[in-house]
Amino acid sequence: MRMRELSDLTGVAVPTLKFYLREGLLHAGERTSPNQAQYDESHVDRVRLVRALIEVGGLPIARAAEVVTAMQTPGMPISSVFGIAQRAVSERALPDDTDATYSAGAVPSDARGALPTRTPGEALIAELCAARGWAVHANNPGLAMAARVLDTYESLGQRRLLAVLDAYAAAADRVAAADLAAVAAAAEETRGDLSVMSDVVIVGTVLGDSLLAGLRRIAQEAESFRRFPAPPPAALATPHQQDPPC
Amino acid sequence: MRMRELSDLTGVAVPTLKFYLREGLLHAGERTSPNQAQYDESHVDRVRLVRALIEVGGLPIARAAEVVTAMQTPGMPISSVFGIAQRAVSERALPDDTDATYSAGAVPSDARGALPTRTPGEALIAELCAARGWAVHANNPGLAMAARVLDTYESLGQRRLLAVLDAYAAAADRVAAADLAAVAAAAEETRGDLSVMSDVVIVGTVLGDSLLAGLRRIAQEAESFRRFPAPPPAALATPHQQDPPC
DNA sequence: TAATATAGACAGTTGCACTATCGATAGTTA
DNA sequence: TAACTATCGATAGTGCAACTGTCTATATTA
Repeated sequence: MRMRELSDLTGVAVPTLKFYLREGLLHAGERTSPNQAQYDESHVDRVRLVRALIEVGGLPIARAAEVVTAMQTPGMPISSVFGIAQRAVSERALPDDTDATYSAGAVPSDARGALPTRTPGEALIAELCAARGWAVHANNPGLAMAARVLDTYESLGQRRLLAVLDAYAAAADRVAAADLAAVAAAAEETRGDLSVMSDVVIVGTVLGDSLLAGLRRIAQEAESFRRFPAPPPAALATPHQQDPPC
Repeated sequence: MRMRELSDLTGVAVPTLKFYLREGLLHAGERTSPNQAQYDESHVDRVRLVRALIEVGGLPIARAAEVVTAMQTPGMPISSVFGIAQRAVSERALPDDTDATYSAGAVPSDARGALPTRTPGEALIAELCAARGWAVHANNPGLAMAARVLDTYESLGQRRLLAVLDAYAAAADRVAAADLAAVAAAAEETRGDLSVMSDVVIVGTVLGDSLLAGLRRIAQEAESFRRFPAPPPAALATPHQQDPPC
């Protein structure tokens, strides 16, 4: 098919597809002449995946490009795919790690000796890992992400929110077990086809955050009804009026 | 204090603070003359909260403004604060709901008769709500968010990922219970001080997503080690080299 | 063969989150 | 009290991300 058809099938404008080609989100079509190329199902699938990562998963284009590049790299072990997907979806909530080191000046004499000075949040997460028997690399983006949130709770004077940590960790364990079970099921079905497994890992990791967040909102409201059955008189402001519970 | 001091205490540049004042993220200081104002602790707290919502929670400025406005509205019932916080943090993953309706043309004769045509994802989520006894309003943003992810799994040919739904729901339940327990604890400690409860709801709802996502990444890697103990030979590409598990 | 489509290069647009400048004051310091 | 720095409010400008549009030389299609 030509570009127009690819555009029609995916709902993505032609100039945008060209842009995706330039940015490495979409692999080139097969050349039939210097200014013509043929696209196929693989391109349709790719565009759909990219749109899903961007729109549903909220990834910026550059992260989506990294992810799809990793996906099609032949020998990439599944653990690396996991890492890349995790990093792609974590970026937005991670500190810039340009944490005001010495600006210029003399030789950074004791740079090696300067221990990383753990924040309280990092310490809490390390404790949690130990308590739950979680073994992870120090560069797992989740470590910094979770620690950052805990430090923020603290700095906002919301120390009481630290009480949720254990329940969240238990929930995370459950979710991760389901995630890995899905990967394992895919592996079994396809006799370990790495490309299928990569797909599952990427889609599951990136979109899973949104799914979990959505379910959390639903459960929060349901739990809120359970705890505070009669909503207050609603004297003013009725942000959601209409229909009662579904 | 004057604006410069507010800037020093929060690490936010003066022009940015002015911008926040204009955008309604920060309440005005107390006037001492036509072009002078005094700021206090409440402004420092507010700026810190706003930065946390934006940097850690990933909210766009406009949503953060809605949230802080809701927070300081006197009679706002806690359920409404929940709704506003949920909506603020969901926006990025929701469809534009400008779903290609009739462009112009004649009178929309049977617009009322057109039932909403549930997507498969919406049906699945409705089933799930029924199964778990979750009672929520139809406009809970989590419903659309979760349904959208399920529909996307389907359209990407990742039907096998639907298998995670139950585990995710159970995890969401656990998380929501912890969230509401934190709110209840705050209510108890402060004898139902609505402003404190609002703070807990907003910070907990917005940052909780990040915390949970971070913990999920950690648990995923840990679970991955458990299931696939020996990482493959790592012939090429070693994205995370260095130190072994923490 | 006329109309439409394409690849590739590059310029332009939109939206967001700041960041800078300006003029008229106001506070601070020598 | 003069010089200097800071402030308010208004307005304009910057940088980045994600497109979107235009152009030229070809290629395909009705």
